[in-house]
Amino acid sequence: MSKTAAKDRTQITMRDIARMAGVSESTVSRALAGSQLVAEHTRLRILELARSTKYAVNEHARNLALGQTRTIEVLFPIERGTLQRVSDPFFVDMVAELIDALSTHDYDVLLSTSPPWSEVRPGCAFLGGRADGVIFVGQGRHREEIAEFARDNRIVVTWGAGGRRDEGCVIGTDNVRGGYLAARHLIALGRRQIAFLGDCTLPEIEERYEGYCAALREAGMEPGDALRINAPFDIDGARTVTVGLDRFGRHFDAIFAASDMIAMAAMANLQAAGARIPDDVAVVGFDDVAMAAHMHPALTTVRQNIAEGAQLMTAKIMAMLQGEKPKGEMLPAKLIIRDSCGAPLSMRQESGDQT
Amino acid sequence: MSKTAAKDRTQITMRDIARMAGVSESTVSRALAGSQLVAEHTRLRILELARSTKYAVNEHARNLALGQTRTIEVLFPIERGTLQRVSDPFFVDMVAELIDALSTHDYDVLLSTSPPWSEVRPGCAFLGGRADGVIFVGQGRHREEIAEFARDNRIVVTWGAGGRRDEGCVIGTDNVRGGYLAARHLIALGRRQIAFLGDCTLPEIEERYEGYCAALREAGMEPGDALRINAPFDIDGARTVTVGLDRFGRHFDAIFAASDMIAMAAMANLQAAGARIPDDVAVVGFDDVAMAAHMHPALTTVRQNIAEGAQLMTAKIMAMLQGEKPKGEMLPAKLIIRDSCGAPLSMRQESGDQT
DNA sequence: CTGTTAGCGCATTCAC
DNA sequence: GTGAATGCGCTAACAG
Repeated sequence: MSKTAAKDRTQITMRDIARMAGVSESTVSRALAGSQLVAEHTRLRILELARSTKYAVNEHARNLALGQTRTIEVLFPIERGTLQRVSDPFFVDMVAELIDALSTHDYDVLLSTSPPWSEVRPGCAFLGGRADGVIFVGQGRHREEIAEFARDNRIVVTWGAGGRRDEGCVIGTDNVRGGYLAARHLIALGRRQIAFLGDCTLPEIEERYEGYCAALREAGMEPGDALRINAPFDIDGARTVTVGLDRFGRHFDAIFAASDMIAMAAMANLQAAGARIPDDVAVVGFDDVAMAAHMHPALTTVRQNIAEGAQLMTAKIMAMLQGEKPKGEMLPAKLIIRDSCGAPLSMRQESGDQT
Repeated sequence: MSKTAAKDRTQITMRDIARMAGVSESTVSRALAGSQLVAEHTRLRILELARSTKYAVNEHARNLALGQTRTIEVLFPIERGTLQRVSDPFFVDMVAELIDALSTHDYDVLLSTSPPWSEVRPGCAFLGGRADGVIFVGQGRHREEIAEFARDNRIVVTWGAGGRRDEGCVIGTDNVRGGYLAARHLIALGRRQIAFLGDCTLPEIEERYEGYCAALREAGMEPGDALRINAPFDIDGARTVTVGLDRFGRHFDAIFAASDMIAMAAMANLQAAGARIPDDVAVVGFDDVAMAAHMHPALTTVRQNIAEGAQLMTAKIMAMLQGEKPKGEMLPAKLIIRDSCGAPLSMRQESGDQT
C-alpha cells in the first residue's frame, strides 16, 4: 500500500494522448516540441488535447532520452545538524536572483544543503545526473573540498573568495577591496580604534579582514587581535557581538562589521549600552541588504551587487555547458555612505548612493 | 558543438562497472541497493569499484524505472519580472528548515518561483513528473489559483492563511490569534491609537489585521482606515512606511507591524524622526526573526515557529505520499515580550521568552 | 508530413 | 546468488 501509492498516480502519458489524437507518439512529441515537421491542424489538435487533459511530459523520461537535465544544483553552506542558521537576507536575494537568472535559460534549481563529499549513502550523494552543474553559494568552511570538487567536475561555479590557487571558477565581490574601502573611509573620518567584527575562518570574511588590515597599515597603524572580534554568522552571532563589546568596553571608536546583519546587531547593542552612533562609535557594514538603508542611523556599508553576481555565475555555468572553460571573476565592491559612519554630506555625493 | 557538449559527458554507467566487476547489471543494481540477494564479497567488490570510479546512479533512469522522484517542489511567492524582492530572513529560515526536514526523508528540493499556472510553454510548466509533490511557501496574491491547484493535484501543501474553504492542506501560524495577541497586549499597556502596518491584500496579513481588529473591538474601539498603513513586503516597503508615518504624524501611540522587517524599518524611521520607542510609540512585530532580539530596543513580536512549521508540512506531504488525506493545521502564535512595547518586567515572566 | 524502430540507464520480474 | 529479459516515458534517427 505504502509502496504503491506513489506509483499508482496513473500519470497520463504521451501514448495516451497519441491514441486520443489518433496519431503516433512521435507526432505528439514533435507537436509538443514545436517542431515544424508537423501539420498545423494536427499540432493544434494535440496541443488542445494536452491542455484539456492537463498532460505534462515526464521530465525524467525526457531528460533520460536527451541526456541532459536542464537543472542546476545550488548548494547552501549551511551546516546540517548544527543549529547554525544563516538567516541572512543576503541568501534569499542571492537564491532568488539565481533562480531568476537560471530560469531565463530554462534551467531549474535543485536546492541542497548537503555537499557531495558528505557521502552518507554509497552512491546516492550528488550529481547523479540530476543536475548539469553545481553552484556553491559561499564556501563556508569547505574551501578545500569545493576546490577539489571543482577540479574533478567540469561544471562547477562557486561564489566566494577569489581563487588565488586552482579553485575552478570562483565569482565573488572584491572582498579585499571592500574591506579596504570600509576601513580607509573610517580612518579618513578620523577614527583610530577600528574594531573588526567577523569570523575570519570563513574565506570571504578573511579577505575583508585583509583589506581592513591593508588600510590600517597604509595609515601607519598595526591591526591587532585586540580589535578583532569573532562574530559568527549563525544565530548566536549577535550575542557574541555583545560579549565582544562588553569585553572591550569603549576601547574603539569605530566598527567595521563583516556583514550588515552583524552590523545591525552591533548597532543595537551599542545603542542599548548608551553609545551614540556615529558620534561615539562609527559603524560600517558589508552587503547592503535592503534593510541597511532603513536602519537608524542608516547604515554605511559596502555593497555587493547580488543580481549581477547571480547573472555572472549563471553566464559562467552556461559557458561551461557549452564546453568552454571560463575563468573566475571579481565584482567591484562599492562603498555606500550613509549615516552610521558620521561622514559629512560632502563625501556622499562622490559615493553616488542611489538610495 | 553546443548541442553535443551536454551529452558528451560520457557518464560512467552501471553497465561499465558491471563489466569491470565481471557481473551483470542486475547484480550491480542489487549491490548498490543494498539487497540481501547478493554475496557479501561481490557486493563489497562492486561498492569499492563504484567508489573508485566515482560512479553515481543516474537518478533520471532510476526514477523513471521506479516511478517516483524523491523530490518535492518548493514554490516561492516571488513575482518574477517585477522588482519585488522579499529579502526576508523568514524565507531563508523556512527554506532551510524545509530542506532539512525533507532531506531527512531522503527527498530533494526543487526550488522555483514560477507557479504552474503561468504556462509560458505548452506542456513544460510544472509537475512534469519531476517532483512527487509541491509546497507553496506562502500564498502571495494567488490564493485562489493555489487552492484550485491543490484541488486538482493530490500532493500539495501550502503555507499560509488557514483554509476556511476547500483549499487543500494549508499549514500556517494562527495569524488571527497572533494579531489579536499583539493588539491586545498594546491595549493592555494603555495604548489607544494603534496603527497597523501591512499589506492586507496578502492572506496572511489580512488575518493578522483581522485579529488586530478583534482585539480593538473587544476593547470598545473601532478600527479605522486612518490607522491602517499599507506597507508591502517588497523592497519599497520600508519607504512606504516612512510615507505612512509622515502622513499620520504622531496620531498614533503604537504600531503593530505585520512582519519584523517592517517593524524594524518603522522603528528606524520613527527614531530618525525623533520619536522615542517605546515611550512615544510602542512597537510589536510578527515573525520573531533572529535579528528581532538584537534590535534596539529589542523587538516585541509574535513568534512563528518556523522549524515546527517546516516539519509539519513535511509530515503532511509524506502522509499524502502514503495515500492519506491529511487536513490543514494551525500552529499556535506566541507573543514574545521584549522592550519595544514598553511592557513592565512583570509581564515578561508570563510570556516565557527564552531569549 | 507521419509512423516505425531503437535506445537513454536502471529496477525488477522471472528463470537458472 | 546471479543473469536474461522486459519496461519506465520519451526523443531521435530512419524510412516511408
